[in-house]
Amino acid sequence: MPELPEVETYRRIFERNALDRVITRIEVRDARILSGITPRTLSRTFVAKRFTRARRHGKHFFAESDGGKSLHLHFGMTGDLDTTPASSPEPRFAKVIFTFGEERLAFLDARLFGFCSIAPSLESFVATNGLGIDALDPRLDAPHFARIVGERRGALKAVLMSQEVVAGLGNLYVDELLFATGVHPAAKANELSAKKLREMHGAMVEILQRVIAIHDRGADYPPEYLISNREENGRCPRCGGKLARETLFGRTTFYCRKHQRPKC
DNA sequence: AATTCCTCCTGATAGC
DNA sequence: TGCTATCAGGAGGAAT
Repeated sequence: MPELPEVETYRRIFERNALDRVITRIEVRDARILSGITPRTLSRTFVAKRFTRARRHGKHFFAESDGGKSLHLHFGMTGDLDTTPASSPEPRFAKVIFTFGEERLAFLDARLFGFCSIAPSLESFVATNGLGIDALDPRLDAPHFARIVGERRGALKAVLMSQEVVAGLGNLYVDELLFATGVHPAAKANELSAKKLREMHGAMVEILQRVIAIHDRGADYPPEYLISNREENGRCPRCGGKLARETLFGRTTFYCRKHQRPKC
């Protein structure tokens, strides 16, 4: 499920394959993927234009065009990008297809939890929708993180999942982060020590950047990551104990009862 | 402010 | 082999 590292990977794919090329055609295969626009609007806005810059905020992707408007994609849970020549068979689950002469970029989404839309700009969308600072924004340093997370009274899992506090983390990497820092998912954010919160910031940046690099190389997750052991009867990569698997705050949550404590 | 529940949607998987 | 039931989950909205 695309969280910040995956969307960053899509951004890079888009950058390499779809920038500075004249958009010759846009085809919508399933209009339910569109949010607030029609296929006609999409074509009128972008055909004969070029995408000039690919950006990301949290899990949201924006491609600026030389027409002024930005393409806005959200990948939901099964969103994906495919770049194959326009002459090759259309990929499975293609919902919107951008053609640049002989080249093609397809926005795929098997389950339609993602969407394709048009935004005036990344900044306007972020402001209008109350998204928090991006998890990898250089302005988000440890004290800043400790302040905005530590003032929340909710459970850490819920607070970290909330895109209004910090944008970009989802179910998998929140679990990974809590595992890495030894914090129980239900621990209250405002009850963590400032020290632990600062440590959590460091771990968050480390995990996100490392996963982006892993995706870039096409590598596997490290075996010591929780995510590599995220399965029924999975074992804690630190102590070998059986991992807990519970639904917490509406999400399947894996954690180690031994290492992850409510009070830190 | 926080939390819980519900809905959207359908491929993959498990069970029979 | 083939059918069916269940699960997964980001985000937004309603209700509490």
